[in-house]
Amino acid sequence: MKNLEIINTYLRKYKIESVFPEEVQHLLSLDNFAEGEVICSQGQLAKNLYILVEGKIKVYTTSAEGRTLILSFKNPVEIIGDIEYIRGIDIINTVEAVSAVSMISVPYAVLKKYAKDHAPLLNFLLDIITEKFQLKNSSLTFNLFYPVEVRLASYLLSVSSQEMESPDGEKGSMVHIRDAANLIGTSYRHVNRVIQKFLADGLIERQRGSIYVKSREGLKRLAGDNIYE
Amino acid sequence: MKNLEIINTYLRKYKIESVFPEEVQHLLSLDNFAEGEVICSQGQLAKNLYILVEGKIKVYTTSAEGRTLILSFKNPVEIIGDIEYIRGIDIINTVEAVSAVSMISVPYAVLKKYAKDHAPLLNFLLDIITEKFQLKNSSLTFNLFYPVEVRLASYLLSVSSQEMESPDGEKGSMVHIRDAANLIGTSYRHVNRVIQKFLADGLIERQRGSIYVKSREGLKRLAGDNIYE
DNA sequence: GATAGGAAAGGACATATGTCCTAAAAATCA
DNA sequence: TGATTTTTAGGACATATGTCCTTTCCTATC
Repeated sequence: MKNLEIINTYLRKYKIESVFPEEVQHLLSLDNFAEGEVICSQGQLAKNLYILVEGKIKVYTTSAEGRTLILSFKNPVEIIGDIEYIRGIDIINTVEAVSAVSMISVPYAVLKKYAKDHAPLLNFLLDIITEKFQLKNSSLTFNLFYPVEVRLASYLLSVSSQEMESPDGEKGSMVHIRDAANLIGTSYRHVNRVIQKFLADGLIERQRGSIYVKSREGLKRLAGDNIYE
Repeated sequence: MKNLEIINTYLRKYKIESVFPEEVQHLLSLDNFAEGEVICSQGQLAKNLYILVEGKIKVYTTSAEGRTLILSFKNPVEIIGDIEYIRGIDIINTVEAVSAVSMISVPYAVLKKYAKDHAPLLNFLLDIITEKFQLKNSSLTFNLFYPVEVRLASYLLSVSSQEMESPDGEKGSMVHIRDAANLIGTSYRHVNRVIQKFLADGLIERQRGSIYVKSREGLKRLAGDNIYE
């Protein structure tokens, strides 16, 4: 199967065939990334708009002091490079493939030439970006209002339910402790402390760097209704 | 001067005459709010898109437990209700007039009918929303990476420089301590502690609930380059 | 001007979180 | 298999921040 066909299959699958005008459709390309590969790096010049159509990615930022903060994990459909396209700025956050990943990409130049005023694209971007905004808004308030214990409970709930949906089988709701710490914005050490508490209460089990959820009910009690998003 | 004329003056002033199509222009109205008045409340049904054209507003959210977090202060031009319009959701945050405020308002119904695919409006919204997103993104990372001392220094820098620009005269760079605490997401008590430190170092002066900046240089040293936005 | 009421500042203590280091466990390699 | 290295878990202590309460200072009022 040719790339163009694959691309069209994805566009149909996610019902975004009409997002790009004719002239642009031919100029879409399909980029594949291996697990662990960096898709784009904070601070670099942004050139392409990407649409995640297959696999899972991780978006994170690194502080001047070298600390890492995971901003989100994303599954299809998701857009990367949208903010940078519109604002004309360098890449804000680093994006890395967590599994094998396929992305449809379009150069900014093409979009600027053929799709600057293409309402379907603009509406699509608005939709995606407002969703991102809302998510970011809730994480901000959530992080400032609640302690790590609540945030971790909430994160475990959100991740474990998502994993359920994907046909991952036994590995099911495994969560890497280091990821959790970086996502919540706290130290590995402190997450470990909280984990001990959860363990003592029989809410989770631990296995070599990973957690899996035993009692969603118990976690819900801790998290209140404050599930991520 | 008729409202319509005033509205047109503002549209010209902020160079957004072409954002709305003809049919919508006639349906714009001008709403005025007194200092302290609530413009829209978290959780309510959203009905209008607002454009802030005069005065200063405060956007904040309240947690289930009743704690308040100030998300931002905004000056013209700013849009309120954009996310809600696009996503079709209830109002996310409460917005309150800090000074006397004028806003141009348009019912969602009008926009949906006449401007759903009006590229200038869509591009305008994209511009505003991506800016908001970026700001929120930086506050999130900033809040998670740095302690209150750094955040307060950074906030004081950002506010005092903005105030300079406005012709406020002597009151210049006065900052309310309670506002600062709520914006930074910490307790009044703790901000007070940090203030004592700043006072001891001669960075600021205090006067009955307000701070004013004495040494931007000193604060900069504390904040690193991490000025808000 | 004296006084009551309310807002602002600060003290004392508890809790949350970070840093640094050590112990335990697993993985790697000879 | 045993030794070495790497990764993970946890201990000890320091710092950051929250809560509650007391004190201090302003301001309005008579």
